[in-house]
Amino acid sequence: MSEVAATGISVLLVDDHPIVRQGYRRVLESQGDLHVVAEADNAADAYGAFKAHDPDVVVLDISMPGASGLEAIRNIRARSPRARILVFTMHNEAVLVKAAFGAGASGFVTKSSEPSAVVGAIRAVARGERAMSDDIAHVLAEDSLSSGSVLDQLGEREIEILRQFAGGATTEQIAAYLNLSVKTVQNYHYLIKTKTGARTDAQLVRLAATCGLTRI
Amino acid sequence: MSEVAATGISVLLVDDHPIVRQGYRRVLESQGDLHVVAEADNAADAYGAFKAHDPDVVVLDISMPGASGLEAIRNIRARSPRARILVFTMHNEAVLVKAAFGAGASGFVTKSSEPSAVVGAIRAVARGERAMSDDIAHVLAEDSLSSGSVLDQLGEREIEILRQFAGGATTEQIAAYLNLSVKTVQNYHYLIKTKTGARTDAQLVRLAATCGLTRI
DNA sequence: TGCAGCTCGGGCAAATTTCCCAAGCCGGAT
DNA sequence: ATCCGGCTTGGGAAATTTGCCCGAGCTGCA
Repeated sequence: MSEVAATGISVLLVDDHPIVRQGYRRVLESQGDLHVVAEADNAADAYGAFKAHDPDVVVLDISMPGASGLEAIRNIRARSPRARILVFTMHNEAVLVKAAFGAGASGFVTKSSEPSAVVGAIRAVARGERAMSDDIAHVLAEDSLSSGSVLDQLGEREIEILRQFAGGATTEQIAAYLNLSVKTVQNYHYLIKTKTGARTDAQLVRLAATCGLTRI
Repeated sequence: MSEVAATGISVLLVDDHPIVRQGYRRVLESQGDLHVVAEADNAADAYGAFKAHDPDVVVLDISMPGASGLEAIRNIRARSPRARILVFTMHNEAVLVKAAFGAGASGFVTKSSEPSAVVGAIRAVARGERAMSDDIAHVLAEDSLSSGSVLDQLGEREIEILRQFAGGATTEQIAAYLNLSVKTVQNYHYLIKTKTGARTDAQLVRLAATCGLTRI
C-alpha cells in the first residue's frame, strides 16, 4: 500500500455534492496516474478519511456545511504536516485564498479552471510544489496592489458569517450550518456591523457584494 | 447522427466549470442510455449548441457569469418550444426555482442530490415529464403558502420603500423622507417581506437588486 | 509570562419585527 | 348609488433581535 507513490498519486476527494465527487473521480482516474482512494462529504470526516488512507493529495472544496473547510485543512496539517492539500472551489476571493494558504493548503484551484490545469495542480502539489490557477494568481496580484479592503478588519469567522448572511441565510440557518449557537451568530452579526460601520443589514449586503463576497 | 434518440437520450451540458462538465459527462455516459452530444460554458453559447445538436435534454446550471441562465432557458424555449431543459444547480431558493419553471424549464435538480436522482430526472424530463429533486419539492411546498410573482404584487409605496431600504436607508430616514411615521415604514417593511416571501433583509436586498430596483 | 486578538456565548435593556386590527380613500363592479 | 376590494396609513402587544458589556478558552507572539 505504501508503494502507491511509485505507481501514481493517491487522492482523497472532499466535497459535499455526491455527483460532483463522482464526476471528479472519473475525470481524475481517467488520467492513469491519479487514483481516488477515498471520499468525504464534510470537513469533520475529512481527517478520518485522511488518516485511514494516507493519500498523497487531498482535494477539497472549502464551502461545506458543518466545520469550515479551513478548519479541515488545519486539522489535517496539524496532525500530518506532510499532507498536501489542494483547495478546489468555485470561490475566488483573495481573502479566502490567503486564508487557505495560511491554514496550510499547498494549492488553490477554481472550478472554472481547465481540467488539465486541475490535474496539473494535483501533480504539482504531489511533488511538493505550490500551485494555483491563473485566475487565482490574478486575484492575488490585484489584491496585493490594493490592500485596505473593509474585509481586512474582519476575522475568518466573521467573513464566513458575512458571506452566509449576505447570501440570504437566516441567523438560525447560519448557526445550524456552522454549528454555532444562535447567540454567537447574532453577536458576530453585530460585531461585523460595528467593524464595517454598516448601520443596516442592507448596507451590509451591499458591502459584501462590493467586496466580491457575494454575487447578486 | 439523427438516430441518437432511438438508441438513448442525447444531452447538452451547460455549466461554466470545465471540470464539472467533464465530470458530469463521465457520470452520465456511464449510464449507457445517456449521451452528451455537446457542451457550453455560458448562456450565450447555449442556444447555438442546442440548435446545432438538437439534444433531447439540456442540463444547465443557472448560476453563470454573463447572461443569466434563465435568459438561456427563455432563449431556447422561445425558438424551440419542444426543448426539454433540466436545471442543475447548487441553489435551492424558491424564487429561483419558480423563475426557472416560469422561463420554461422542465426540471430542477440540486447538486446535493444523489447521482441516481439526477439521472432519473434526466430520463423523466426526456419522457416529457416534469422533474425535481426532493429538496426542491420541499422548498416549493413551503413557498406555496405565499405564492405570487415577486415584484408585481407590490404597490407603488411598497416598491418605493423597498428601493430606499435596499439602498441602505434606515427606517427613520425613509420615514422622514416620505413623511410617514416610523411605524408605517416598519409595517411596509414587514408587508414587503411577507409579500415577496423574503425571510431576511438580505434576501430583500438581493430581490431588489435582481429586479433592478437598486444597483450594487 | 503576559499581552493581544479571535472565537464563542450569557445577560439584559432597548429597539425592532411580527402579526392583528381599523379607518380613510379610491376605482371598479353591481 | 352602493358595495367590494385593495392601497395607504398607523395603533397595539407579544415575540425577537439588537446593541453593548462581560467572561472564558485558545493561539500566537514578544
